[in-house]
Amino acid sequence: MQQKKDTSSSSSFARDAFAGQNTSDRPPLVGKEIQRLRQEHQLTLDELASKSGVSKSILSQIERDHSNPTLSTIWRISQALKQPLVDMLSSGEEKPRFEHLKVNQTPVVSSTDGKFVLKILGTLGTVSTLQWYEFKAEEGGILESESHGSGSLENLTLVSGKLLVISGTESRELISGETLRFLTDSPHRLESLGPEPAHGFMVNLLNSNESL
Amino acid sequence: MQQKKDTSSSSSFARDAFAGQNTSDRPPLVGKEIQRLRQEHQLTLDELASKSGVSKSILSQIERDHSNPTLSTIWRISQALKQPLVDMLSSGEEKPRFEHLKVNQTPVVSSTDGKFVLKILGTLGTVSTLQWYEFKAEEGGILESESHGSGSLENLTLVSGKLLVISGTESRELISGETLRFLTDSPHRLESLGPEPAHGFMVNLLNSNESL
DNA sequence: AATTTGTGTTCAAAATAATGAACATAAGTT
DNA sequence: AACTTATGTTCATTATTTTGAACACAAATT
Repeated sequence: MQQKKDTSSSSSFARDAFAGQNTSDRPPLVGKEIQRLRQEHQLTLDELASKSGVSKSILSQIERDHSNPTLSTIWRISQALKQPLVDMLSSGEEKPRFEHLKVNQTPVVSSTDGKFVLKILGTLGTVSTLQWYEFKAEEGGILESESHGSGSLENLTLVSGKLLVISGTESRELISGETLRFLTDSPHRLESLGPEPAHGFMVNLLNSNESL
Repeated sequence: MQQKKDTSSSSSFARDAFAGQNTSDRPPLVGKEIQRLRQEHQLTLDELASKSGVSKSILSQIERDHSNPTLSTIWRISQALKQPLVDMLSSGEEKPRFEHLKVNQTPVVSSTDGKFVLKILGTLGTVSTLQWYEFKAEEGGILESESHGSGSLENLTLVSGKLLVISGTESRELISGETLRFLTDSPHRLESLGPEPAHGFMVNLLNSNESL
């Protein structure tokens, strides 16, 4: 009926259940991603263990894909790493999915009244289209953008000033030092609230085939 | 330390495993969503069981949130329901249209002497890995990096200050407002020349199939 | 070098998720 | 009604995750 778990008693999960690098049909391998995040946060296994409440031994095994973590375990880890659970899982899976690249609508970087200045620092067109900018906006400066296509993502870091971000029906207020990541599959708008000019950095992923 | 699972033998998972967690933050409850999807597909537990290879009894429990499913279990269910795993999990969770990183949530890496501070603003890991940072370095601050793997690229924009970049045998001096893009397939080094602190952004494209 | 400290891995034991069969219940059929 | 059929739940058992302690190893300190 269903695949019988192989009977080799105590062998490792990775070999048994998920043998081989998955091409298409295997549960996502979260190990590497978790390890990457942990190291990025400069945490040891012990530290992450106490932060997350997950024992260090199982963390070690999960990172090496020797265990098949429980939902609650994954969740506790994602919380400790301040990473949306979903992002953690989507790293390994969702790969090829043929995606027909349409003509890229370059985001309309229109500064309405000249108060909002956007500097394009670079682009990369390899994986999906990526662009990054520095922006400066004096009080009242507004940047309105159309949708960048489904799956598009904007990552905004405010170095100084105050910024109001509206996307769809939601909005957030950013203060200096904060970062906001949000979907740009609908029109959105940035507004410098002043009094000091807003200054920041933005990384946009356009038309990604990545399901967030 | 962590919540001790209560020993009452066969009581429900929802209460046992997640009890004591603060109210707003618990693992997503996927039960209702799975049930909804199953019914939407007009499947009985038996049918979903044979389609997914997950026993019907555990399906029943999962739907009622009486069990804490394993990653592979959730995945097999999501496959049978032709639903991206990620969507299934995010249903219960609030859809993070925004992800707002507060100042103290941004991972920070600093050099041993504390003079070079690197803030990790975000990462994307699909086919290749992308990371971006903000950095601040007072005079004399040095950041030394190993090779990021062949094909890796670093894009550096200096907002203020003066920065010396050495990669391989070459070096460049950057002044405020300038951008430098260079290969990081060998050890490299950034040094703030001062007198005012260097401040800037960095976007790195790392070669993926390189295990860190 | 010897010790300590830090970090990741492995081990036996305990907790619990997953299974298949039996059970409960309701809805159709004869 | 009695009998089947369909569907979901519970039960005992098995398989596996999770845990905490012990271990191995390397890096730093004495």
